[in-house]
Amino acid sequence: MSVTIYDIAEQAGVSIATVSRVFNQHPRVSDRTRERVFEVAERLDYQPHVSARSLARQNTNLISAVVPMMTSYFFMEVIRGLQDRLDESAYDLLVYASRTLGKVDGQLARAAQKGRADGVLLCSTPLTEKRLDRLRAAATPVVLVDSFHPDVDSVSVDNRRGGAIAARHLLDLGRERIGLILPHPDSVPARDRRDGYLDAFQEAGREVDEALIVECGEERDHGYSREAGYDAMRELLARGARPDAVFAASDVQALGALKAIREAGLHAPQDIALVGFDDIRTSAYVGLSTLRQPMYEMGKLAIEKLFRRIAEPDRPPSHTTFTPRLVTRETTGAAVTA
Amino acid sequence: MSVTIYDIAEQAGVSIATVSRVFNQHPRVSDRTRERVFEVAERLDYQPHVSARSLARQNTNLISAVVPMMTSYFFMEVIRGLQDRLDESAYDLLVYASRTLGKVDGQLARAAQKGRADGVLLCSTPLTEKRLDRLRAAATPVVLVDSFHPDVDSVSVDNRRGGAIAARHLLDLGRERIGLILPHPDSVPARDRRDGYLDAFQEAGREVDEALIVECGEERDHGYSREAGYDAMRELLARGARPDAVFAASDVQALGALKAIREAGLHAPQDIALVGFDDIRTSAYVGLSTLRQPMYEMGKLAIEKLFRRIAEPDRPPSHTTFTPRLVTRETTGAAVTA
DNA sequence: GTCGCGATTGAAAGCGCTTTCACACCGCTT
DNA sequence: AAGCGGTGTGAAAGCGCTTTCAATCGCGAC
Repeated sequence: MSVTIYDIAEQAGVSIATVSRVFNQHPRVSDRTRERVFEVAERLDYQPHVSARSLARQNTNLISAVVPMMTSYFFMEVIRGLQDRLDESAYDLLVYASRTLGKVDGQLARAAQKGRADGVLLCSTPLTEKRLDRLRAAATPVVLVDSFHPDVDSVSVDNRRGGAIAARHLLDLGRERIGLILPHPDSVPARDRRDGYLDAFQEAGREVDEALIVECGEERDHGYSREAGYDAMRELLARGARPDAVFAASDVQALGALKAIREAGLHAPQDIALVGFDDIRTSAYVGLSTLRQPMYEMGKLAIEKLFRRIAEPDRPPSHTTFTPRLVTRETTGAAVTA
Repeated sequence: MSVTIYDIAEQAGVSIATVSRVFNQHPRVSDRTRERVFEVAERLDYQPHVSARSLARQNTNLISAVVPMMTSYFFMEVIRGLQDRLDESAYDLLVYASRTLGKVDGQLARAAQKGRADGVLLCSTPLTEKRLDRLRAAATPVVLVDSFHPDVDSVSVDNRRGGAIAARHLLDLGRERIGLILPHPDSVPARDRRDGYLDAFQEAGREVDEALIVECGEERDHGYSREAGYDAMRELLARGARPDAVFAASDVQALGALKAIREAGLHAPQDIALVGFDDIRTSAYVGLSTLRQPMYEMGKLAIEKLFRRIAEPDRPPSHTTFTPRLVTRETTGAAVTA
């Protein structure tokens, strides 16, 4: 088999306890023995066995992240944030990326299984009571990303506020008929964005025209797709009274919508002003106005909170809400930006 | 503490060995005891402890993937492939995503540490002898994705061939001055694509004009970025004799180049035909001709090979090479596609 | 009535590491 | 000379599970 502390102990003429102490930086080891142990370990190319250590220490140095891959860019950025923060620590990252919401519970169960990880990050997934029970039973620290529950640490974005800002922006432009393109109605962030849209109308003392709201029934990717946006826009255009502005609840959908607009021989700010949500990479490229979510920062902060919770399991829950920032580009008439 | 097999054994009136057998589907357990054990386990909400099991079984049911995040879309798609295949198995995925190549060795060491994972996937990273030694010492099965070594299983793309196809396409279009935009010269796939470009010229009996080749010195993301492509294109345009076609060794760079072209008041197929490499999502959207790599399939296949290798450690190495497929779109004059 | 055999089970020895407890030893103080 | 606190170390008991080995039991075969 491979080399264990027993081999080192033998060759260094000490007990395994001492070897273990050396590797755990225990202060009560004489310099001489420490050196001897290190020398032997080096020579034998010793590597501690991860599982054995985890079992004895009752911790794993692993964090699991449960991330529905619905919108890939969001996912990417969050992972980048996690990874960058994790790089500075001794923790490794377990990724449970599901493509359908149906799989989330299964993945969550695996992610939180006893002895699997020291903490769980749950992204963009509503925390039902059932899930919370499960997590509590597993006694695993959790942090919610892009979702909220009063009893659990969370990092999220004020989607409702964002939706309001988007609609408000279009209203400020003087647009009269402002459409709304939504993904699958099960998506919680999307519902919040819609509510924000409604808020803005109410605040402005304007009536909402239900005929200008299109929802996407698509299950796959929860309707967060270019195709869904494209179809929704076409539907909107076909419905008679054409909108002169559209708020798409996600950038991917907005891109699809933009394509549909162009194909209809229309132009982006002139005929129909368009705002998305997310600020994915391509948005800057094509000049799509949108609401920027600090996904990378959210990922970083989520890990930070998780570490804090692991260190102090009994601290009161902490919630951070970012307000999305409006980024105006060509599709709402801003000057061309790089 | 939490509930263990001892608790179950006690309550079910059997030994822990029997409990273990029940959970491992050992055939020699009477139906009566099996039911009893299950009943108690259910009642106590028992979950096996992952580390303990790993230690005893000497395997982890974990796969680690070391993925440089240079080109995010590539990364995403590969992960999707891995995940989809893994979903059908009992394995979980450990992700080591580094943003600089400098970190790869550290991550590889962690990914392959003893008892960490049952197999390692190394993506887009040349397998040096030193790395190979390390992996051999750890006795961990490895599969290379987007890279090659004769002794190790691999799934890759024929980048050289792809480069040749790209250049050939531009030559077939009758272009005379065909530029080449490269990322950081350390990138192995990029070197291969360049060699392919040279091959195509040789085959066509044409001279290569060194003045039309631009390399990117950028360390970050290895030069796989929009900015790098943008700068490179500007450099190319500034160098006097303007190219009438450009092959960019990656789509992200091609997008940056496209921006530079437009800003110079030029048009994509007419003045300068443009071909990228990768077929990222945005490429379809903006009509960029490119070479498509089956990243998702590569991810899936890589896991497949890894499983095979874990099952039969001594089988001869197996290599699969995909040939990238030319996708012609507007930037090389094809009709507009969806 | 005994023997042999398969089915079922338990005792116990790991897997490789951490950690508690106790002990030996040292140089000092009273 | 006895007592003391501090230091360095080893023995051994886990951590929660798997697996080997041996024992027991019933049952049909002889």
